[in-house]
Amino acid sequence: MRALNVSERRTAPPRVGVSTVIFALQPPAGQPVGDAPHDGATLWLPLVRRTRAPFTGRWALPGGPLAWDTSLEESARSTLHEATGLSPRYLEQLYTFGGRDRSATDLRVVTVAYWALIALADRTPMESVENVAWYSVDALPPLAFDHADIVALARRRLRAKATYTGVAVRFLGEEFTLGELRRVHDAVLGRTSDPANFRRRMLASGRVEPTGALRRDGAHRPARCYRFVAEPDAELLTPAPTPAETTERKRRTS
Amino acid sequence: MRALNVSERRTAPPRVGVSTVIFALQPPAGQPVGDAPHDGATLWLPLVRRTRAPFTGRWALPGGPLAWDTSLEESARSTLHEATGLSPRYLEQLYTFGGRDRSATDLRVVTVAYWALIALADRTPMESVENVAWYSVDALPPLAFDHADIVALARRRLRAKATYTGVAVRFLGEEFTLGELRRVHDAVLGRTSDPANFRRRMLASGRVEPTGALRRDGAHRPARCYRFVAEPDAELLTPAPTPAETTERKRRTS
DNA sequence: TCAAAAGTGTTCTACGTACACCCATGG
DNA sequence: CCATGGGTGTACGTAGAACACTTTTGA
Repeated sequence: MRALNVSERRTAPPRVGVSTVIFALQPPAGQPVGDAPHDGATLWLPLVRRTRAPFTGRWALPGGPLAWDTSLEESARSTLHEATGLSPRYLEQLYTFGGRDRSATDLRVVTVAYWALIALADRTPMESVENVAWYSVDALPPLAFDHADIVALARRRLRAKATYTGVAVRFLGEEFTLGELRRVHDAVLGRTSDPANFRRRMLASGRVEPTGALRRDGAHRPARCYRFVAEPDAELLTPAPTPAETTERKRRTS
Repeated sequence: MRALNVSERRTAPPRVGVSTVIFALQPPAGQPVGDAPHDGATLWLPLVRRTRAPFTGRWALPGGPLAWDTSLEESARSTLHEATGLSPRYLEQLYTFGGRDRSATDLRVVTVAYWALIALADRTPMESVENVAWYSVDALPPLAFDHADIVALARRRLRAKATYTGVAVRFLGEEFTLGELRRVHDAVLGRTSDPANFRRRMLASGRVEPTGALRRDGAHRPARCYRFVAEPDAELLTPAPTPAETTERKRRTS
């Protein structure tokens, strides 16, 4: 296919891109840059430095154009793998951004955003990837395009979903203690919950079951280990967001 | 721009389409086709008969390709207007469908689906639109592409959102009684709720406030009228779906 | 023996459900 | 005067929050 000239690009049909917000509890051995907040309870994500216009040199979400022979989810998985060397423990479509002027180029791009969780245990020896760096979500650099909005929406969605499903467990390995799980939940939701009540709620939910193993890791009683059990049905009851309202909060009347 | 030949179309970058699932409580004066279920408590939506391959003659969701100078939401609104002559009382992005083979043509299309609610009161005198018919969601004809999946997902989303937000009120006019609102909720959720408890929950939620007006419409005590009040924050806490799955349930807990 | 996290038990409250019952109206 | 929905009152059950308390470990 012939390349398009400038005026053709401006009125050409919008192309499709896929970008992914990849959350982890800690940065891998790569080169983290943004300094972590002091309390340390923060999430991390990988960014890619752009090497082409527009926004050359800026950091952006891992992603790229959708190939003709690739599904949306496949595209998200493959860019995730390229950026981290890993497979996601959780992957879900987030929202599709299609504003007229978001591309800042002549060729308009509609971006289908995904969000993913990866587990600490999956931190296989990963050679640092070219042009990829990990940042704390609480100390992000300026991002290209509207990627800051995408990250903000992904954080909201993660928080929301963590409150009524067991997604947060995807940050952990196969086997975990309820203390670990509670700390993950607290990190994601930015609160601190009562260990006793958290334990009861978790067990009552039927989402975890004991493996029988014990784990001892400090000057205190060893903890029973649990494994995750498939969600009953949960994540089907999904709603949806209005990502435009990053500043606005409420409306509705007419 | 030159038209593409067959082999070029097969490997060309995917194009973007926008389709909308438009829910109403009753069909307008147009030509409803699918017979309503006997109980009558069902939702309705407009479909468009395809006039071109593929799926010529089949019914499909209102929609079309995304123009270079139109945002996704604008596109959804305009096709909604074309199909119904109305503006939506509620409009929200649903999900983006991008499977490799869903288009059934050489040129691959990624469809951004929206869902919308329109109000009875908005049923302005609408001349019937060419090639548009209204069907009960419980008696849909065979649909083109994967549009049946899209409708199914939209129904799930509507139900889910109706259980924890006030969206259902968008089916009604500016002023309504709690009995009307309850019947709408029951129709959407497919259940029957206790009038007394529904009233209390609704009032306690702060989503409605009395207008002072009364409405009398039968051999019984007149009902107070209410108007909708902006949602507190609600819809920000949005999750997301796994459209592949068709089952559903209710759940929550943490 | 002490600090710290695991784990159990108990109480209190909020909220939804079930259901009895009164109110106002048109026929 | 009665059927019908609007509207109020009340009792019960369940789930989460608060918090006291016991258990088991490493140092």
